[in-house]
Amino acid sequence: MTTDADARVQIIKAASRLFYSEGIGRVGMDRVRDAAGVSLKAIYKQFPSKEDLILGVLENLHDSWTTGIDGALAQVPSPRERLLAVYDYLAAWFDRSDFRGCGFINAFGELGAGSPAVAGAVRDHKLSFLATVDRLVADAGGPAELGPQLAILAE
Amino acid sequence: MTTDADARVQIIKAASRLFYSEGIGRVGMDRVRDAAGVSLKAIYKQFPSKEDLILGVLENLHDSWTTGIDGALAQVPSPRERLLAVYDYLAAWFDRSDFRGCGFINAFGELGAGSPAVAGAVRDHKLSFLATVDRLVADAGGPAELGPQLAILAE
DNA sequence: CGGATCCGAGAACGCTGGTTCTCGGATCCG
DNA sequence: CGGATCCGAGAACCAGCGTTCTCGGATCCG
Repeated sequence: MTTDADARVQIIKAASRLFYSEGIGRVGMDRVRDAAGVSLKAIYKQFPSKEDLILGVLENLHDSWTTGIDGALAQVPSPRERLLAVYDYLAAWFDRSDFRGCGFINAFGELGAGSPAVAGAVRDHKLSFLATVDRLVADAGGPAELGPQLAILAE
Repeated sequence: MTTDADARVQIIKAASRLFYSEGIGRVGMDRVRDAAGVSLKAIYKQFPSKEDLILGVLENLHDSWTTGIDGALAQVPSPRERLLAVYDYLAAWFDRSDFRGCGFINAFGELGAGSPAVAGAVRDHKLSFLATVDRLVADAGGPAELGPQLAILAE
């Protein structure tokens, strides 16, 4: 009975990998179907359109990202060092061999102008990251203006 | 007689603006035709395929970029300050209201994996920028490892 | 067993966009 | 003037892809 939710996980995993490594526009639903090992109809039951699938992928990516950051921060006690830990985390990400930039930025570059829903998801993600940095800056006792500047640096 | 080269300039100007502001995939040849004020046939005489047009746009972008950087550096005498001037130049670019990231990165994100020629042009551009930074580091008497690190920071 | 429902596999449809073709008109040389 | 060439505007053609439909088989319930 959990087969339904299970299929959704498989679809999102497959779509995330393909979208990120090859670009959204270059991956068709048939490719997702093959990679996920489900039928097209099953995909369209979970995600009525490709745009919904993209939103699901971004949502999942956002969750992985925040839990990853939170996990890295939890190991660092000092507020000031936590701020630096964010950049260690980013640096480690850059070094991954499959690094292809930020998935949100890529999605926005490809279809942000043509899909308000995707643009909104990207904006929400960036605001969430900015809020995280802001909180770290405040905890470390830094000035409020520092937050946006560091966030831009992170791009 | 210069009409031919003149049309090429118009085409590249129009295509650069459209590709950068809306993404390559979302702009068709007809849009470029309308914006450039020429016929489709005229475009295809200069650029046998859309990929050739993209390469022309990137080449032009690379030239603007290098002359812009060189111009900014020429006003700064001290080697050490020249290195910092690169980042002032980047910061000014970030603040432009029409900022949509690096055109090369965007192009690669959209079709890098599917177009070796575009991927090569992007790689060449990044190597050229790295060489510039390397030279500045050497002039400023910094260690060789600093170049790649600063280049990554620039992304 | 038997009909009803669901599902996967693949075909089919429609739209978009890159590329090419057609056609009428303008220009250029003899 | 007259044919030859070129050019712009738009239609036509074709492939890719998102989306839907069809069809056979499997499962479930009475």
